[in-house]
Amino acid sequence: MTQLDPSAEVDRIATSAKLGRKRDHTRDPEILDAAIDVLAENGFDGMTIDMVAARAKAGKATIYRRWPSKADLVLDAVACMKAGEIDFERLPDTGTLRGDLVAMIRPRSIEEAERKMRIMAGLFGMLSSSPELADAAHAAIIEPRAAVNRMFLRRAIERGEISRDCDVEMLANLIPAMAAFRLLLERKPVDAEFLVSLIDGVLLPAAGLDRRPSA
Amino acid sequence: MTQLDPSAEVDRIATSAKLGRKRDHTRDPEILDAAIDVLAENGFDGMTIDMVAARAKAGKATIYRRWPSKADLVLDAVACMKAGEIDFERLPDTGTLRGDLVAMIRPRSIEEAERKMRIMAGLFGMLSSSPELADAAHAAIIEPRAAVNRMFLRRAIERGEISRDCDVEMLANLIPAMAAFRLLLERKPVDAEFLVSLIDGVLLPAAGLDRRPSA
DNA sequence: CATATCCGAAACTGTTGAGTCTCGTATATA
DNA sequence: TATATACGAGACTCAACAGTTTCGGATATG
Repeated sequence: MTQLDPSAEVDRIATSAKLGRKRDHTRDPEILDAAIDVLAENGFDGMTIDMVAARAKAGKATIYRRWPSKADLVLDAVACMKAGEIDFERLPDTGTLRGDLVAMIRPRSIEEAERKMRIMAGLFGMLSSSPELADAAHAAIIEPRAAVNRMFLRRAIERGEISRDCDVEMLANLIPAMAAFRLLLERKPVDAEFLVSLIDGVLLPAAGLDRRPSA
Repeated sequence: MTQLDPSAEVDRIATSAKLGRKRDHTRDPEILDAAIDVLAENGFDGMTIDMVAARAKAGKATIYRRWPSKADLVLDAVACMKAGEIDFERLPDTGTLRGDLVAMIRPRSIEEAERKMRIMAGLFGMLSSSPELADAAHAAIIEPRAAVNRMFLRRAIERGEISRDCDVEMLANLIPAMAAFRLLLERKPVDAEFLVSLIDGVLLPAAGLDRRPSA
């Protein structure tokens, strides 16, 4: 790309081809993490490359050596956002749908969900203009949550706990959708009380299970 | 953008042919409408005052004579957003909760909801930094939709159709939340089929009504 | 030490857009 | 006609930020 001096350019190409020197790029993870942090705090438009560089204690040039533009950096950061990925091996398996769902209500997972929602909110402006980013965001942020619920529901169907006719896709999205709505649009906290009300008052009845006896 | 040329085309007379436009003392409504349009299409950060001025066929100075800043303009535009306000006199009253809810599914109201969601999406970046704007957006965009559902639910309770114990607040937000999630995060269309599935498969069962016999 | 690459810091360029200002014109009122 | 005002058009200033370039220091290798 950058040509400072013809002879130097030729020299660089020759050496790099001969030695095949390792492309370090060892700072990538720190930079991507910093990008996600800044994005979550400021949104796409409010985020600057200088902020990312400062947070990662990296030089701006280092970032531009690796990613051609801010948009590419954000796309990569979202796509690589494996931090807090769900470990399917350690998911609860309590024997009842309600047990599984309630077991997922932990400060840790709530916090994680809040963070992801904030990242998503920061991306809203870009989603319409960048389908690539929209897909990456969906895969990294929305899909993992729904997948867990889907698994719980399928398991409940297999064991005959709930009806085979119930709309698994709809129900798998129910908790994420209501949580996102409450957090982003209503700006109210998504706490255990809310989630239990949602599970007992909406999800389980819709899955064909009666309200719990207490009522 | 603008070329600095001493002997520029200052002497353009093209505009002099314009017809005598009636000068209302206030161009406020046109400007506010234009602001909402531009906001819905570009989001807060993507919207420029020049765009608003062009759309309203107004001068930039006219806008700044009325509102001290872009943020004030947007806040006012959202707060004054009465366009498409729900007419409570003409709401359906079919005698059943399902009838009322299904009667609300019309191209007109879906279109209106999509528009509001797009405006909301454009505001996301600002919501965290401006509580005033967040309140205005909530009151103008979210609350009216929920209020209608709340009324339907209360009416159904009064006539003994559904249980008095059901969570009216939660259920009133169910359709808006699922629609917003589907539209903004999943980027899928919110059509009649989706809404009917949601009503029959989730809302009515959660309200204590059985699934419809068809199954 | 010699050589080569990578990196952080920071100066720099170019563009964009918020907010200001001026001016010519249309309208209203007297 | 004279005067005052509101407006559209658009030039202007200024700051922020994307992206580029330079440079000096660190590190690695022989």
